[in-house]
Amino acid sequence: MDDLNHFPKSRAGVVAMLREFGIAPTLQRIKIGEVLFSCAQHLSAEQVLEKVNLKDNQVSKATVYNTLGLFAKQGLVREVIVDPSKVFYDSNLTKHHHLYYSDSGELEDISKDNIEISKLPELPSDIQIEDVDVIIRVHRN
Amino acid sequence: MDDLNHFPKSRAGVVAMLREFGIAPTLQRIKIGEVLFSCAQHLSAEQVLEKVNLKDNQVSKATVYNTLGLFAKQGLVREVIVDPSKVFYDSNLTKHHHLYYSDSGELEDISKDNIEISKLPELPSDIQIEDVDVIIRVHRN
DNA sequence: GTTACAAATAGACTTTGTCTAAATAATGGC
DNA sequence: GCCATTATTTAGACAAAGTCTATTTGTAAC
Repeated sequence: MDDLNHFPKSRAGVVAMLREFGIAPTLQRIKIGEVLFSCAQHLSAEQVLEKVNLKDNQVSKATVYNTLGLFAKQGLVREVIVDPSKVFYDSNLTKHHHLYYSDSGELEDISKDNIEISKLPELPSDIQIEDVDVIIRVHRN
Repeated sequence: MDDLNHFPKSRAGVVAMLREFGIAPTLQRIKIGEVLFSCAQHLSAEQVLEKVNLKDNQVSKATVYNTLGLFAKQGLVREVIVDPSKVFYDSNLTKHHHLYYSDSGELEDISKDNIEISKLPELPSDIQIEDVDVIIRVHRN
């Protein structure tokens, strides 16, 4: 597997990535992928929709929502839920956590090396952990 | 300060708690407080609205939203954001984290003793930490 | 009681996201 | 290629969560 966190990703790179994650590369999905993987960032569905349709309306709202959901399910992006009113899609695929500025709504990545969880509860064997999210909520003075 | 996590709370207990947190105890706020503090639980605004108006419509939607926001701001309840489509209000005031079943939408408390964060990033001095949320997302097999 | 302010209200409104039914690709078999 | 089948996209209606506004009601001080 090549470096998944190399930004920006070329069109060919996006196509390869979709294939790698078992997603048929349609025109719309490639376009959305190009927006998401132009750099490491957090975008809301609304922002993706806007960016994808900058020139002319090429991708519908339903497709953007469906595609983001599909990408998240297949592991190409990560859903980050910090703001009650909006889901963010994080194109940074390395394990990491988040710093959320509750005053401005900004969201920053924190490398996993900067946070250490030394103890997790024991869970029943029929339960599988998908993800452990750490969100540090901060505000400026 | 008396035990804040004694459930259920009597009407008088709710009133005392509101005063303790600097909130004028009006009829509506007391009613909402009684719902929230009947036991340790996670309720959405919608659920609070429903429970408060079981008998007759006594409290309006706007008041429920305003009051929950006020309670959260003053620290009587904690907003937990796990589901993109809903904010939960947690009446458990002790520090703790959350276990979220992504398949069923259930939310469980994890006592803070069961999770240990041994390392946090250094932050600029003008930044204040409000809260560190750990959410373990799980699903059943 | 009057004045001044805080709180509550109904209901319209906004925003985010979902659903549906129809149209348009894409794919595989022959 | 041509047909049948399936996957994907689409517009626009719809739903749900939450906010806003203008008005009314309650409360406190004097």
